[in-house]
Amino acid sequence: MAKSVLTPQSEDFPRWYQEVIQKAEMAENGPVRGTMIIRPWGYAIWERIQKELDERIRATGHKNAYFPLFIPMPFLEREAEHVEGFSPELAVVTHGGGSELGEPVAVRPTSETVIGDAMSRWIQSHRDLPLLLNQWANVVRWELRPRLFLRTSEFLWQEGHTAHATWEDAQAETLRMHEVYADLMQSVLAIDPVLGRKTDTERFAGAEATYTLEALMRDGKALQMGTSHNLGQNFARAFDIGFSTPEGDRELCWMTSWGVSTRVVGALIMVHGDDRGLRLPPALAPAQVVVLAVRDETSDVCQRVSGELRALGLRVETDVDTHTGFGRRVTDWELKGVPIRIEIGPRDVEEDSMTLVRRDTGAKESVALGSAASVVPETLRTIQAELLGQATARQDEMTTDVENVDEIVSGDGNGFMRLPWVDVSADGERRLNEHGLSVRCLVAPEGSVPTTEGAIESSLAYVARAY
RNA sequence: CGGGACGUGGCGCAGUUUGGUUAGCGCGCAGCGUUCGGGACGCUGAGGUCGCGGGUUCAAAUCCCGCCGUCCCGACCA
Repeated sequence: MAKSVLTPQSEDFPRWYQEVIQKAEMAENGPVRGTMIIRPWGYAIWERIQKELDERIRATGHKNAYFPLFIPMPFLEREAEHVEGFSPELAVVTHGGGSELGEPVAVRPTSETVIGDAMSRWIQSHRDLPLLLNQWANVVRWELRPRLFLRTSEFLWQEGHTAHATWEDAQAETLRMHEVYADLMQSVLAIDPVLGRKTDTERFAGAEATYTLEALMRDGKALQMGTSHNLGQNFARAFDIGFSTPEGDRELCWMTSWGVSTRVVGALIMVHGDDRGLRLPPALAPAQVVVLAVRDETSDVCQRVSGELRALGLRVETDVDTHTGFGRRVTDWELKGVPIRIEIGPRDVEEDSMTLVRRDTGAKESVALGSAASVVPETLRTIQAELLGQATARQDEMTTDVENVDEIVSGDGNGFMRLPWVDVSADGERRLNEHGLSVRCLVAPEGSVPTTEGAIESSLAYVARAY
């Protein structure tokens, strides 16, 4: 057994996290504090997420567009709660073209305001509704304590913005996208987050209701993986986004917004990663299989097997860099989390076989050279399913029911602690915050998302330490 | 902004307390050879304004002053 490449998770989880990002060549710090250089391997993972999510966003009838990075300050100020929520982390440009600007402009922390301004012109009639837009963009929220992927001053995301004729339509949209996110997490990222509603203290600045997806990382801390907001008429009022009804009355639109960011890459690392590195779900992995030549003389066979697998539509890397030691290459691919490694050496070729190794379990088996096309896809499906199964089981194990806030505050603060929301309330929430804990979300007793006052009253609070 | 450190080849560090040869070490990098089924090894080699500016001194990475920058800990967020 070779000595471990990474600091074990059990020894120092934050250090493990940093090391795995560095050694898997995913990302590094940019020259300005809080910025991130996303390296090809990390970016390829993000692009996979983008592709999967973009397809789902289009499939639900949304169109992509692009709005400016710079936002006039007065825009942000129009919605009182919105500006208050974002002003501490706002980056403001004061100079341009060599001189001080008369009107400073903000670098977007999110785009509700610019998009709202445009929508107010684009929407005139009920026939213009619903208006379903999405944009892929970078945003800036100045961070004092940055962490790669989890919290950076600039990050990449997708933000959806929609306008509807009724509250019911907006609510349906909010919940629909919440579900789209859940599907992405489960079927692609192999993570099964808790779907719930944010308390008023954690609600998005300017929203009427915020719905969230919260997952537990391996160290027992929670991470918000996505949010979907019902904005009510708050922004419609601030930006005068109205429409004429069929009856000829003028009414304000009901709006939503929803987003998923590069932060989910952090979740992926911390949910599935182990002491050997990343473990990527096949649906997401930029390379699902790496075919590795043990010796130079087996390179041709490797190329052939890779070709067969690519013909099936699989993403395949071929590693015939025999100049580098075998062990070294094995370790590197494990760090990068490629789900299946196929090793082909002289011994395999002699027996007309190859060695197939699963990254998730480490299990090795010798299979016939000709069977790649049948064995590999099957194994990829198995890995995808088992990663989700493991992650879900671990999260369940780390979720405990508790009696009251005292019990939480006196405990070790690990995992989700669940109790009736009425037993927490605003006062209990403050106490939790003082102890570095927070109510991550509220879930209705039957497991659904609470949408009414009554459902909130009877809901369960999920409490955890959070990233 | 308050508290604690740190700045020396690409990266990680030693050397600074007590000034004194040619500023070392590990990793990485280049060449050659032997290796190759779980981070290989040997030999050879390249690579340094010791954060910046000033001062003290025969002599400064080392002492003094100033500046700059970075990291860690305390009030927000996807």
